[in-house]
Amino acid sequence: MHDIRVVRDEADALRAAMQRRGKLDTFGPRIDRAQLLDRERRAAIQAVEERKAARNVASQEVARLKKAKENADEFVARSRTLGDEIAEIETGLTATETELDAILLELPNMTAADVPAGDESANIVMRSWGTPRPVDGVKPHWEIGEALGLLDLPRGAKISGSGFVVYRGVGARLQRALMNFMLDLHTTEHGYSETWVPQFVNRASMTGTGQLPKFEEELYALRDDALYAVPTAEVPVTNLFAGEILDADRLPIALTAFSACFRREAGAAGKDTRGLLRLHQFEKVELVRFCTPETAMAQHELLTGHAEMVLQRLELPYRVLLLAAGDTGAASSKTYDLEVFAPGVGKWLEVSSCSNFGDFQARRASIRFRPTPNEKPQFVHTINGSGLAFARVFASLLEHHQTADGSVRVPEALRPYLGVDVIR
RNA sequence: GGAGCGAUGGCCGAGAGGCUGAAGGCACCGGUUUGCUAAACCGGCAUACGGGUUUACGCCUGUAUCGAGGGUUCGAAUCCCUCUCGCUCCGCCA
Repeated sequence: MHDIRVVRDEADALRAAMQRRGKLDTFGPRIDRAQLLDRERRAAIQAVEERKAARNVASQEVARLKKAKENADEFVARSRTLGDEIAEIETGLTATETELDAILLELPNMTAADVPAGDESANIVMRSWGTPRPVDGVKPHWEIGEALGLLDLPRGAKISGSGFVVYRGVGARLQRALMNFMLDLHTTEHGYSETWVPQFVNRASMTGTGQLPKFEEELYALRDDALYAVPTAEVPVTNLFAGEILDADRLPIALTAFSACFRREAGAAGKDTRGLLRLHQFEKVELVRFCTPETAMAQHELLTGHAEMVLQRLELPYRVLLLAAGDTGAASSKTYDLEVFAPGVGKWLEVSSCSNFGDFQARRASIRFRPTPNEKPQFVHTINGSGLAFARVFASLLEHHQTADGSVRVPEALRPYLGVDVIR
């Protein structure tokens, strides 16, 4: 969410930012509308407060006269008239603020200066690691997974529907191994504090991180309780400090959490849906950092590196993309996507999206810090990314480490967790 | 699920229609004193949104905020209703 002052004083910059996202047609008129509403709002506030001040004076007079046992009817009447006027103006004010808030909640963040303008075709490959395996003669992960008894896609579909998978045997254990491997790496080598969070959250939390109001149809909601299944642990973990003022010397705070992630993928039917490529439920380990504005850029790079380390240890070739403005999530100011290569399907798969949100989420969720004991609190900056999402890593592992005899070589780092060197 | 009690500033806690943005304490900040530290003493110390003013740090001013929302009233931290959360007891249960 933007500060209303941005709409008021930096509208040109805001419009330019929407232009870079290719969203000026949508948001340009809303910015204009918000400026009008802001002016209306302030005029109404002045009118209301003028009358409230007068009413307070009249009420004081009533109190004084009553204490002196004198007649106060005149001031009671005046106060009542003012009260009626206040109620009327406030009705309009409420409507104005409701509409203004709705616009502010939907306006995307401004992207950082080094984010290229345009749509995904303008994404930039920043660096790559490892050598993608030739795609000839390699099998897709669903064939390997089925042959080795790791995956049971038909039964996942039977008990829940398409987009839900059942892992079995070593496949199930591989999920557990990925969880423990990633959590251990981030807690012991990267300094993250481990957390275990609820996987259903309320509306306020979803609004705090920016999933709502925009992505209502992407979320699974419960029928009888006002709760949503989390699409990422980013939501519960970031909201951990909602409404709080953190001590500056506690920053940066680095948290990691495992969770299942639930996504309806309402608009994505038929796209990359085979095997483990796009699921309604997948598991991942998430990385979240809270820091001061000055350190945010460096903290973003640091976190991205932590996510990359997972792929390096798993010996999987990947590349890092700087997303163009139009491909950057609405809440983010700058995002790096980590894409792992999956030779069986011949595709680069997104396994992490590392974003710097600036104060966009912190303002929504009211997460602040006090720079020094006597200074005013200011918003922290939030950064997060997957470290990593299991399903696509699982797919890439099977495809990249498959051998000619149909088995799968287990990368060194995973062996202590999986208990075998080769899956056969 | 049922019954009862509760929610006040960064923290603890008083407050029971107007004298309360809110006593007192702790923490914190500035100062005095003091070989150092500590103690003592003096002073300061909420947030948001408006308006005015300033090159600026600010300063002045209005309004609101005592879990959230609504109601009663000229006037609500205080009375009433709804909700949320917490605690205690009962029931149920992995």
